[in-house]
Amino acid sequence: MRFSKLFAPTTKEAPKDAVLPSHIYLVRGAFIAQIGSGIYNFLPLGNIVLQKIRAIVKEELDKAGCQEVLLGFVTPSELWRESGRYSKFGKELLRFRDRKENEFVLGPTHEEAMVDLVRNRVRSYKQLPLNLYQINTKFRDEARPRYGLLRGREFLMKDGYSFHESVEDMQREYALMEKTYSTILERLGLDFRVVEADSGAIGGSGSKEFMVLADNGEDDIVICKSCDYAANVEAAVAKDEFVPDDEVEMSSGDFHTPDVSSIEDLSNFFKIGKAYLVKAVAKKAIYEDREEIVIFFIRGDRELQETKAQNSVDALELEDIGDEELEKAGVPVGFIGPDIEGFKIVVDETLKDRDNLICGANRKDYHTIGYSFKDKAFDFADLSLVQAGDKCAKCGGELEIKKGIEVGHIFQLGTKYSEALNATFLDREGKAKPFVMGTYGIGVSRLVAVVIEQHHDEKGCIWSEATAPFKFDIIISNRKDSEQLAFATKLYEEMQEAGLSVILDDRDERFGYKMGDFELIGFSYAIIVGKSLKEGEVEIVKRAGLERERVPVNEVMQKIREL
RNA sequence: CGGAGUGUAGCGCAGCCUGGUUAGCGCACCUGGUUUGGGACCAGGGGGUCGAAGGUUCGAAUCCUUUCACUCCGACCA
Repeated sequence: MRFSKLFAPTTKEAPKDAVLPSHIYLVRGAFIAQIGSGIYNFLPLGNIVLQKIRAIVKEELDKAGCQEVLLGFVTPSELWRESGRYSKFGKELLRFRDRKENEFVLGPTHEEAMVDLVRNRVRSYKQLPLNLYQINTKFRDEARPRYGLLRGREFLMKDGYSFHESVEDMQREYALMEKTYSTILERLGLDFRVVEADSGAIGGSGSKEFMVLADNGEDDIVICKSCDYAANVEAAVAKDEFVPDDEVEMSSGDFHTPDVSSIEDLSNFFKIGKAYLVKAVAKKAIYEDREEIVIFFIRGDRELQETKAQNSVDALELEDIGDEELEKAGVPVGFIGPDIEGFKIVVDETLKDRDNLICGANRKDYHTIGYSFKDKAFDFADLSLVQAGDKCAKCGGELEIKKGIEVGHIFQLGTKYSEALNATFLDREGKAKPFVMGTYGIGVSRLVAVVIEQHHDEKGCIWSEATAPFKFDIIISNRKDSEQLAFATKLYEEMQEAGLSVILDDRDERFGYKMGDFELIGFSYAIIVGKSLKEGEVEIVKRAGLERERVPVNEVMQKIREL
């Protein structure tokens, strides 16, 4: 490729609203261009990178025995009604009608479509297992697209679905996919963790996320410093080392505590550790057909983890409620205790069987001391947010919290969709059984941004070997210098013939301009053909680190082959 | 979805409050010349239905109404 012919309108200025390095450099470097909210065009450079990543994903999946298919981006709504997700998926699902008033959706994920493809075509256990995937455009009408390619509405995703005759076989495939995904991310040069995850809207019995570590990540992940335990904070558990002190003795009864309602104040007021206090958090739980106030109780030294709380009451969503609304509903704000009546209650596990506690007395300005959970029949569940410094449940080591970007998610799906869509096969006994399924996703276009999020400097992109749009960038310092032009052109042709990935910057621009583009776009190496040519040398610059090395012209080809 | 903003040349912005000939600046672009190892300089030039629709007015980028788009904070989210 000659740079003079490449459609790569790089810019010196960043888009005004871009804050993340990946967003800024991908736009400035002419990889992508926004066309609508959360919708991006890929320019030649961006498309080269995207296709390279796509190819790696495909290669590893094919190696693992998966088969690529391509499903319609537009899906009849009928299928979504059948699975019950038409109403549940919410506004993220973009719906529309055709000229005949038939309803369609733009596929945000393709469980329904894939099950439909397989049902009635795979009839016997002899045809199993089967793992089908596609790398296709997805559309999710996100409430708030942002961060460039990291959270778009339209994006390229690899989604795979496997079909099995048993849970055991599905779990075998699940493990294989974990390994395959790890290989893909390793090939892309990413620092990532496989973490235990919440299964969210997709459902199923177990799932793991692939998190690329990045300071700008939107997810909090819990990582053990001593063993391999890692989990999304939504699913993380910690070992609770708190042991109540036998010395603590409380009389029982209500105590007048005017204007003392926060945990901080209570702890000071009673001169006692927060772990002896019971914290109440009220939320509004939203269900498909109703909403209700739920009160969660956790130990005073812990925070409520909202996803866990939501799962504990099986709600679609949890919303915050204002004090005013709570009071209207009869909740004694600031003085709520577990014995409150008329509301759904869930209590954190760490409070089970505890006594000598202080909690709200369910009337204004009073707290109950000496409260005991012993022999009480509450719904207990893990509701606690794991925090940095907590101890690992697996090995007792110290846990830390890091930021991550989710690039993949694998699910042990079970029969959720095969049952809903009545997709069955005949087992060894000739009985019809629903397929046991797994589902696996990788955000391909998101990976483009993630690579940069993890690999950049103050000048621009630093693509990994596997993702660089071109490996070598031959820079002609001054193309009016006929020697430079001739040598660079000859080198370019030689390298092309040798099958190397090379671009020749033959533009009539100044040296600084071309170097700037090299650094911004992030080719792996620049080969500068300039002043030093008179001394029989060229300069090779490695993008990562920007180290320079002078190489005699007759050794250039050999040197390049070694890189 | 709640809150807050912004739409003027390809990009970044000024002008609007206080209406008045021809709508301006920087970058980018075109032509010519000089330059050529860190995003050059000089001279000349092209490019706008001022987001859209309606209204007020002798006169609207500017005031009013409606609408669309985009962005930010939050809620939410492979």
